Amino acid sequence: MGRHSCCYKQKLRKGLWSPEEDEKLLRHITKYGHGCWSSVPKQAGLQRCGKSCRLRWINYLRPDLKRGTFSQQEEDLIIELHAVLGNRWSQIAAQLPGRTDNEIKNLWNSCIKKKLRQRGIDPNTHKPLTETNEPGEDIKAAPPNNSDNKSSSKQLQLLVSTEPAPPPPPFMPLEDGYHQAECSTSNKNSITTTKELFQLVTCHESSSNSMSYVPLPQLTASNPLLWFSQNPELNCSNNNNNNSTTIASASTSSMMLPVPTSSMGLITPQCIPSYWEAGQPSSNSSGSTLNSAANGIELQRGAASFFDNAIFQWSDLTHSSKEAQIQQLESEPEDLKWSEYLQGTFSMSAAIHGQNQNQSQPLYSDMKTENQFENIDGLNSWHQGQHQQSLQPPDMYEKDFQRMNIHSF
DNA sequence: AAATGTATCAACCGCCGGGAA
DNA sequence: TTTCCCGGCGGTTGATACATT
Repeated sequence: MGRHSCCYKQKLRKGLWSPEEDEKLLRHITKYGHGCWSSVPKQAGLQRCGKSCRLRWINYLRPDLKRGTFSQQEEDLIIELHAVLGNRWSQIAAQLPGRTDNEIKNLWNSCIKKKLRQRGIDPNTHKPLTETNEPGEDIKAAPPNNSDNKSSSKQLQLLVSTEPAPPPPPFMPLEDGYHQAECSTSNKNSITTTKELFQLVTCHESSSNSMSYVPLPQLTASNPLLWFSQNPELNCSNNNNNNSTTIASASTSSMMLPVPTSSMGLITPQCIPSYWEAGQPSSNSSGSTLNSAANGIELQRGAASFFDNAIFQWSDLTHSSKEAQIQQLESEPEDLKWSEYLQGTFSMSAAIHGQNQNQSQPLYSDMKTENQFENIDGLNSWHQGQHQQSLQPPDMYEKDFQRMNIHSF
């Protein structure tokens, strides 16, 4: 055991990541997937260890990160989860799509702990503070015994059951993030979210390389957004050809058709290692050729699920059966049922759904400039704006949050 | 305006477990 | 079985921004 071998290597950079490094890593992963992390730095031309690259991707560059301030609902959920799970940050983070364990850990240590103590609650035991455990006294937080925790809800008991966690809400993380990206861009010449950086890189790639550097199926697995941008039939709007709008439309379209994953059964936890995971190009490009919007939706969900679970798979549904299911789902009010299942996520998505079905207009096209993502030069300003992200107005975030109901998984 | 204290957060450290050789 | 590699996790640190005096 001991330190990771890469840590012994000299001449490896440490500390904060530069915009150039971010660009290299993002470009590499969006193009090839990460594969073996230890080989990523070399392949991406980075003087970093694989662990550092992995951490940077997971905590910062991943396109499905939500960022922004935590809502009260999120804080409450974290507290509830911590009462059950203890300092198992990764498990807590798994219940908060778009949030990283690091982010939650930081929030806990810097903010929530203090709040709980102010309320007279021991943040470690979640019980009233006693004289034997004065405020400020820090004991190692162990997962509380569930049997002792009478206040644990059924919901939380479900969360800590041995069953694999159900898939995340099918249209929350990625779309939410993109919505945030679109809406939070007050300065059209700067990049303020990871999503924008991701868009910027993928759009840049797709435009500069004439969409030909990698076969389609690989794109679907490793870079669904780029794949969307290259499949105009998926777009809700064909009025605007600029790439950023295309992506917004694609992600919007996935929001328009809330289809129960249980019905479609396309994204499952049992995962066939994809191109992304394997880091190797796939030679089979015929079987998974996708040309329906709903397939694209599943891809998008696959991306969202994938980003949480690192891997995803396609079911072995035939193309025709998929289409039949899609037609059925589009003709039935299944989306309403699904929304009801999501306990309140309906209002927002349904409103958008109706609007978009009738109008086929890109939701965010009016928020973009023609040349927003024309080149990669925005990375520097994006970096400069990173710290400001945490200062984004909470109303924007909470608006997004209304579309998710984390209590519903 | 400067000094000091506090909060926040990105990143590193070190350990662990799984899997391959 | 042992050793090594790797990914993942939780704890901690250090830099920076912000607030207060």
